[in-house]
Amino acid sequence: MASESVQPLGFDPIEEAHKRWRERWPEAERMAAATAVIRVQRIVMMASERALAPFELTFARYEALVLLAFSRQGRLPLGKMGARLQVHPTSVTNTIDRLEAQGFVRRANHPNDRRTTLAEITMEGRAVVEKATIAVTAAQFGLGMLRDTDLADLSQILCRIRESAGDFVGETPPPPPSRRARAGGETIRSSPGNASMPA
Amino acid sequence: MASESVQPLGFDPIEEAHKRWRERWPEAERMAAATAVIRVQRIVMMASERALAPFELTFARYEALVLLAFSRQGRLPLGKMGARLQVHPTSVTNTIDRLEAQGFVRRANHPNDRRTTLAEITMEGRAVVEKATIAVTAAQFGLGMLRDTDLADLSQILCRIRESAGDFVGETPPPPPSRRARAGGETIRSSPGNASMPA
DNA sequence: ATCCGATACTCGGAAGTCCCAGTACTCAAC
DNA sequence: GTTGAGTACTGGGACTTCCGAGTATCGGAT
Repeated sequence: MASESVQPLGFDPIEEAHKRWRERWPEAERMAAATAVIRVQRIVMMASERALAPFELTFARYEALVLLAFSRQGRLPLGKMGARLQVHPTSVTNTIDRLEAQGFVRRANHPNDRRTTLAEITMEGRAVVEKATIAVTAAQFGLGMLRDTDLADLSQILCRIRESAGDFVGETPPPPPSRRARAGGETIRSSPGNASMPA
Repeated sequence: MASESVQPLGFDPIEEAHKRWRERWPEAERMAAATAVIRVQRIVMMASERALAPFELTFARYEALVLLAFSRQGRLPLGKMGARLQVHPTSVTNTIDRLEAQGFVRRANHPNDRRTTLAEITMEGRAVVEKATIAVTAAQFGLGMLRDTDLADLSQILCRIRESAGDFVGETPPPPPSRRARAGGETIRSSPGNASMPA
């Protein structure tokens, strides 16, 4: 799911595209930034997956495992995992299928809601997370060249993008709670009805 | 290849993971930045592909088409495209297969090197690039919330990552040109031997 | 007590990415 | 000239991501 770069160019291909773009179209700066984001995502992914490969884990599966390891009881409803990882429900199903086949996770029924499936991390899963984490932190997620200040700047800008894209709602105090109680299921409260597991 | 977000959380899931991570593992800042890059890549992709969908183009195919449109003669060897787009050769084959099936590109033989296949943009390809570009620039690549300064900062940091990852070699004057002339095929010169198309 | 819209997950398919392993071709060295 | 290492593309497989379309279940409204 990620690999070796092809070969180093003698120039920056994105900067090159940026110049050409500017000659005829608008938004050249955003084009360049967007392209760079896409490229850097692959760099991060490549570096991380190279570190994870010995454990038979991809980044997607590793992320899911970490999420479960962080949860109080080591288990979460698949839907909640999708919300936290910001991926489509079917991606979660797929990921859990594979982790389950590897023995790192097992599916369990939700005590109160039979629609819900819980993914529960196994002992093997916890063990592999620990080992894999050592490897992936040693690889620094492919970002070893960044100093603290750049890292902070980067995270801050990306956070702004994510918030603006609607990944989460910032400190905005409850806006006029118009319609019923917001379409999406369980957003914050673990209130009545759908009790669901803790977190 | 990109879609709607699931539902807005009441908190930043990456910041949440960052806190938990810091309690037990190192490199929490890089983990957060890496995760954010991955997430933002999807945001950019989603926004762009939503804009490109009416033209039956994905971002990957659109990028390839733009590259060809920028080239002098509207055609490039597949290998060179892979180098410019920074993707694996098989991905280029795949992309060109689809673009060819859509009639936006046609394959041609290289005049001097029969190993090489050229991808040549068609009239339809040029037409669709123009229209698709209007749509995708209007969508601002999903980065409409960023001001010029943030955009510049982001690009700069990402550029540093890309260079450091070996995507290209910066202003470094030719280091001891050790081995023969660098393993990778045609890096800069379009010199003797493999003439290859212009660019 | 029943019904019907929401919710949770799964299945099948499309698209992209990569890798490994071929096949075809080039070029330089022998 | 022939041979052989290197280069260019393609085929098949694995993986992830998404979407659309089910199926089961929940819960409030009737």
